[in-house]
Amino acid sequence: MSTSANKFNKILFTILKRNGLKYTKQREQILNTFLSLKGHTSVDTLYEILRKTNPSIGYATVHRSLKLFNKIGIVEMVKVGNQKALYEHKDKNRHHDHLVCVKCGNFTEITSDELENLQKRIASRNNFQIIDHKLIVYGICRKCKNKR
Amino acid sequence: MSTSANKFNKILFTILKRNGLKYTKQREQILNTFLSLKGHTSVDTLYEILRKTNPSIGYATVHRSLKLFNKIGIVEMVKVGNQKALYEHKDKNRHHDHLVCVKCGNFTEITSDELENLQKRIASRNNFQIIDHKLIVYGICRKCKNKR
DNA sequence: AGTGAAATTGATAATTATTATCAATAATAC
DNA sequence: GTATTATTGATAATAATTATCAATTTCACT
Ligand SMILES: [Mn+2]
Ligand SMILES: [Mn+2]
Ligand SMILES: [Zn+2]
Ligand SMILES: [Zn+2]
Repeated sequence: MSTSANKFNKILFTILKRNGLKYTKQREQILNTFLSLKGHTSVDTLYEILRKTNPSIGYATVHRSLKLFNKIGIVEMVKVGNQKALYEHKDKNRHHDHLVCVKCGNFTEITSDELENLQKRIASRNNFQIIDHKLIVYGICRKCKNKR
Repeated sequence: MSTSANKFNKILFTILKRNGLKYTKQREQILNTFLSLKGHTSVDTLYEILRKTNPSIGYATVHRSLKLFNKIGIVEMVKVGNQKALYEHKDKNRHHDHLVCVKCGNFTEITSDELENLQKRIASRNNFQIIDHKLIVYGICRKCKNKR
């Protein structure tokens, strides 16, 4: 097991304990495998990958765990319309949002301090205590624009 | 039938025709009843209201029509997580976004030219042609903050 | 290390929102 | 008015997510 995996496992252990949850080998596996991937991963995809090394893992467990990881703040979730949830790594200290192409479904990631600050201003103006936000910009990506 | 309803009906007729769609009395009823309401309306709510005056109207028709109205650009749709879609009036020339309270579910509407412009800049920087966008800020509203 | 309370797992059923099907009906172009 | 084509309403199907529950595992405490 790699050093970085060990690091993540310790973090996982700590956060689970803090939330009164148990550290299980499934949760460890799910998180480590998830973190070994990049981009936007669905439960199905992760499940298929996991069962190669652990054929007895349950779909529900993968689903529950990703949802849980999101809830306790260690992974990010993005949902577009009624499509199935996608999970992605949580970038420490830099939130990102998405440009989603309605033609090809591609995600472009964007970060903007201006956007973050603007939201803070709008929220405080409304006496609203921000927990999180999700911005999705729908449109046509560079590639698809050039395809005509 | 009121003058304003007649006006909307003409607009509806024009837009439907432009899209090669038919003007039906169900669509007329659904749009007019929808427009008589304010706030964020679910299919279920609208359906229950509609069947009081037209007991034979179908749920699927209401669902399809709202979806269609959104598609052809005459009503707005907002979806929070896996909850059922909510529909709302389309404010002419001013898009709005939402602050959603995670405690009480309340929606606060926000408009911001700054936000609109910022998105345009981000999009053009990425060579992305914006069609639409949805921003949802999750947090705790004024009311719920004071409740403790 | 052993014990017991409590949480988790895996298989699967249930739920929920949404979409598809299709025969009957209605709208529109001619 | 007729033919063509879209829409409707009832209902089935789909798809994503969540609930159920007996068996298993974790973990705090000896
Ligand atoms: Mn992303
Ligand atoms: Mn609104
Ligand atoms: Zn594209
Ligand atoms: Zn609230």
